[in-house]
Amino acid sequence: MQKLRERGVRVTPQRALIWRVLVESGDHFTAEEVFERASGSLPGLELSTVYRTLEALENAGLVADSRLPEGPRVFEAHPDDHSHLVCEVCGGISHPDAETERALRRTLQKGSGGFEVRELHVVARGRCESCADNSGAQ
Amino acid sequence: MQKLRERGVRVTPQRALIWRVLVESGDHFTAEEVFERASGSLPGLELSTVYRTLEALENAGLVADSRLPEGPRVFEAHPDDHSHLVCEVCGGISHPDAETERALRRTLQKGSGGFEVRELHVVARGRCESCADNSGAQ
DNA sequence: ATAAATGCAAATAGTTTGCATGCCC
DNA sequence: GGGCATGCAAACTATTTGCATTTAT
Repeated sequence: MQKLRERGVRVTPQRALIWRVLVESGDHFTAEEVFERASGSLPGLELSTVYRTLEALENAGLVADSRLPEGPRVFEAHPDDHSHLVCEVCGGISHPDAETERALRRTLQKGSGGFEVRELHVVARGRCESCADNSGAQ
Repeated sequence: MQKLRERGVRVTPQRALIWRVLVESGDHFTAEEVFERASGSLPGLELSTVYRTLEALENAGLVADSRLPEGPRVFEAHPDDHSHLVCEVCGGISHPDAETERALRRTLQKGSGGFEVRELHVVARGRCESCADNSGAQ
């Protein structure tokens, strides 16, 4: 929680809770999902507060969001890895390893003429290992 | 226009026009932008028709859409290159060269464990060459 | 004390859908 | 002729905003 204060984010019960939901799960959630999970422990919480909090945390560099090929934006607590592997069978989201992340960035930067890459968002749709196995070669 | 028929897309004046708008510009447009450009030559055209047509063209593999970090979806006529370099200064969108596209895919596929990449969407935010030059090192 | 965050309600943006009519194959 | 496509209107989803009140620093 200190982390929020350090980054200049004013700490309220709502913000602390939302932050905990994201950190403890380590997962990707839509604003609605964050809201559902959080409002259990803090009834009266509003969805608009969730959105405003997520924005504040993003501005502080503590949270990142992605727009997947479908559905609402998803938010997560680790702003560094921006690549997402979305399984079109089970809907699960995973990440490539860190070295691959770096390689992607390097490759893109090198092949993009004079463009200066600042933020990189990679989203792959496909099949995760277990879903690919289950459904055979297909 | 034959191209549409070949792919099993029923051709109507609306569809032919929307397809031409995308192909002739070679650019990225939101549904709204397509609508504006098209309804000039075909008054009475409806935005919902634009959406339905874009969906039909996507299903036929003739059009692809991307969700950029901000703003509505953009559609383009070339379903193969899926990487976008979005300039945060001028808003312009460009693509890395084809070899880079392939390299990105290879890199990701290799570094993603058992995940089987089917569709790859890459979006970089940053500065295009001329905007980077204009604003100095910054 | 003051500036910023919250709750509540309403507005907005983007997109989708239902249905009657018209048009393509 | 039969089935999809269109226009029109309305619904819907995701997100943002205005304002009075409360709260953190």
